[in-house]
Amino acid sequence: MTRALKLSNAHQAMLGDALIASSLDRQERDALLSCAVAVRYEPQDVLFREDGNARYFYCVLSGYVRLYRGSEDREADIRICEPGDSFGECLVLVGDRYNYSAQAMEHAILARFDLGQVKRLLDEQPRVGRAIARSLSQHLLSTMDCLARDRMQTSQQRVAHYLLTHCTNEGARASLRLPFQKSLLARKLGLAPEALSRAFSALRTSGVTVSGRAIAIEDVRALRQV
Amino acid sequence: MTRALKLSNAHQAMLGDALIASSLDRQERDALLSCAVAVRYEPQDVLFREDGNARYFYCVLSGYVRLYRGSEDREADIRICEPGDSFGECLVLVGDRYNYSAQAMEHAILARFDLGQVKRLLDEQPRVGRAIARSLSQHLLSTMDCLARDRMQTSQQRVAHYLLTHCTNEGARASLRLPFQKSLLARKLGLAPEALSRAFSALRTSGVTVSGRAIAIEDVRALRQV
DNA sequence: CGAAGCGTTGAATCCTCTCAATAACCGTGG
DNA sequence: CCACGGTTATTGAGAGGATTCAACGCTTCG
Repeated sequence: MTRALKLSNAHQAMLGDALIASSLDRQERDALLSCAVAVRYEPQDVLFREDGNARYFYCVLSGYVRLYRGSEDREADIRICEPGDSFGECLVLVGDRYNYSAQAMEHAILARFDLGQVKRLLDEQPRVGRAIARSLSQHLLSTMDCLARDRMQTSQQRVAHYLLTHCTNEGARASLRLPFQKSLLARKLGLAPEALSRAFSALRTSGVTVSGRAIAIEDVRALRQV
Repeated sequence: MTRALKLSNAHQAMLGDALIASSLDRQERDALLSCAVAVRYEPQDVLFREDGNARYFYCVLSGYVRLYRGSEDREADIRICEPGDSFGECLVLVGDRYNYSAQAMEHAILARFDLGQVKRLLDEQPRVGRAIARSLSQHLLSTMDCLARDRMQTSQQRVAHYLLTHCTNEGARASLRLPFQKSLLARKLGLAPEALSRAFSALRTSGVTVSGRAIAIEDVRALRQV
């Protein structure tokens, strides 16, 4: 059982920067945050299951959460949520059951919003609805992007794209540090862990060096044309 | 060049039932529809291109529209829009360029909504924003569903699922008539046309008979456990 | 009747998954 | 500090699924 705590000041500040609240003014933000409490999960904890009764939606404060579908033997990840990401907002508008399961990776602290309270809030604070719609739009776009990539690109290309969009550029060179385990990155990209490994070693040809979570890119231009 | 026409009464009625307007009352609906005109496209016409400047979003009145990404040699379809489906609404809230290309399949008549007008409408009619959010939620859910299926199921299973969700049931038997070309169904399911063909012939074993666009299912239960 | 477009079928190739074995890494406790 | 067990990552081999390319049949339409 997870305990519900009041949001700390640091968490409130963090939520203010999250997409879901970033477009709101002080008063609207407070109204939205008043629907939320902080909850903490251990690694591997399941927050909710596909088809389960929906009472809350969430925003990640720290750690990572994976959204996935399917039963024991066959699972597919839909999204990996990082700090600042929210998930399940669509339930404010549509449906009363979860459409996927959610599991904490590592220790995770989340803001948990009560769906009923937020629904009521929509009438008093129309701009809160707009903020949610903005968040939904963003998710829709990135999910479509993901779908198109899955259908169009090979594992190498997907990995190369991830690196290029997450590295800190330093002239022709660049580098990054993976924020989570490789197995989680594999899931995010829709690959088996082995396939990610192979993609990395194939990318060595294009000047990518991997050691643990640290990754160095020799020539950004070379990597781009993979 | 496509000409803009006033929405006919039939089209207005049709739009009223479409997801994007179905939750609105008379007055709100009229306000929303006042942002729209009817436009007609020939088969293969491109409505807009990825990265193009976004001025409108659309709702399909008749025909089909495919949303896709990628360049000449390598394309991937993201969604096939049928009558009643809207696309591009996310631009009301986020961004100013299209994130994918859109092409009419067959002759298509669409309602074309002016983004600027709808944006202005949001402040006066907060429930219009809510209707758009509902539509976005629905799209997000179905896109995630599609993504999960792509990652989890084989071509046979995807085809079987399509049949089962679109057939009219008659006891153990069932049947349906494809609303469009098989090549378009293939795109929708993320398959090469040949793969769809092969999937159909593999499903003969499970009691699926295909002749032209007419499809008969001998035993729904048998098909379910594919 | 011929041409064009759609759909099917076959063969070859490519990519990814699965399974299994090995190697590297991590936190724990001696 | 090192040894240990457990987890995570890599590598290889094999199989399966889907794509590509090409040829052929079928239908439609001029």
